[in-house]
Amino acid sequence: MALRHAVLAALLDGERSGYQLAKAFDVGMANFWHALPQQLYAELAKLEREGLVAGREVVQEARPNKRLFTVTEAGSAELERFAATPSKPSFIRDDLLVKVAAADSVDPAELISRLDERAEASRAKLDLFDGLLATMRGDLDEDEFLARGTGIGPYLTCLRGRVFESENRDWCARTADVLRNRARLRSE
Amino acid sequence: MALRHAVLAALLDGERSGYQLAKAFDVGMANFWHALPQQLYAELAKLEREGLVAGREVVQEARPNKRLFTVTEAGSAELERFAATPSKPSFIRDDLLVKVAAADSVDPAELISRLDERAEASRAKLDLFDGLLATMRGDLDEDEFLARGTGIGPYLTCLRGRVFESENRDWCARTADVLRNRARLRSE
DNA sequence: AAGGGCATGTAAATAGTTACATGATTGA
DNA sequence: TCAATCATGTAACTATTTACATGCCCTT
Repeated sequence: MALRHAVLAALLDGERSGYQLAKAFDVGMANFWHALPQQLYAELAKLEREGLVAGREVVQEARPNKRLFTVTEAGSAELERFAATPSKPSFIRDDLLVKVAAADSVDPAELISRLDERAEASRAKLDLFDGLLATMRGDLDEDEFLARGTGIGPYLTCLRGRVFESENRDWCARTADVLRNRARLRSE
Repeated sequence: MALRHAVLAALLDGERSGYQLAKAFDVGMANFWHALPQQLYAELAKLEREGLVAGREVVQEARPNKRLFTVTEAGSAELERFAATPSKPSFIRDDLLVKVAAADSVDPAELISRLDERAEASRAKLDLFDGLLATMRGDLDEDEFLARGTGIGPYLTCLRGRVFESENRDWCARTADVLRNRARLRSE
């Protein structure tokens, strides 16, 4: 049950609307937790009922009104409690890996296409992360920022996401090469 | 809806019981899909009703009887169709990353403990993967096996899992260092 | 005039986790 | 004798995804 904690963590940066959270859970946060808008609106409502976040209505003219949420004292305490809890082992849950696991019985040409698509997507995400990291760092270099900067939590998780995507890209390229090479050998 | 496909892929190696699958989904397969025994028994029953796998009863003396499942023609076709489908982007879903995202508001000592625990677990899993890979390879070296061996699907996914755990271990160590360093700076 | 962004949800279906249930055999 | 391994499930609950719904403003 960690979506609630992911929402609380995302709210530490400052107050956010459900809509803003939905975007955060589609880029930065999405490295380690993904959620659709519906789920976030539902979770915010539940957290508010339980007193872990507090919402305030902001009336707007040119746009629909919105509600901005902040973590309460009780919310901070809950995060603290959660951080002291042992973590379950993590795992990748990936369609593409399921397909590669079936490599011996499935059309290699299709598999290679999927791998190329994913490599491309990973490259794009890498660029996105590099941009996010540079923004968070400001004018400090990385060591300086990590030693004395503020808001290192999101920076550290983004670093994990960056490496993950970089390994994704490399593995896809290497795996596609292996499959292409086997296809070549078979046709000789 | 990829558990069904993960089960089909796991069954390509040869016939397996629900119990054997449960073990596979706790080690090898677990790099990219995790499932509890209950889920597997339920999924096997559903796949059998749909004709994608076929089960046969094996009567045993010293142990309870079991049912061994094989992929049918229809099952192979379904896997083939699935492999041709575009893959959703993958992501890590990790409690520990949620905790680190909250690093700025949470007790660093607790975080460091969680990171050390995870680094240790990753080291153990790395050893496990190295063993699995060596077994799959047999006496061939890696390049030879990847070029001409049989059953490379599971090998390739295991390679992905190996790198993932290795990056997990490194990131945990580096992140714990960053947190320890900041604690030291603050206390000076 | 069409498409995208802002902003919030409800309802239904599928997937995954937790708790419970049973019972024999084998090795420490 | 205690714990682990083999072997299979049911029931209840929680989490996630998919489909649907609304409506205004701004830019192209």
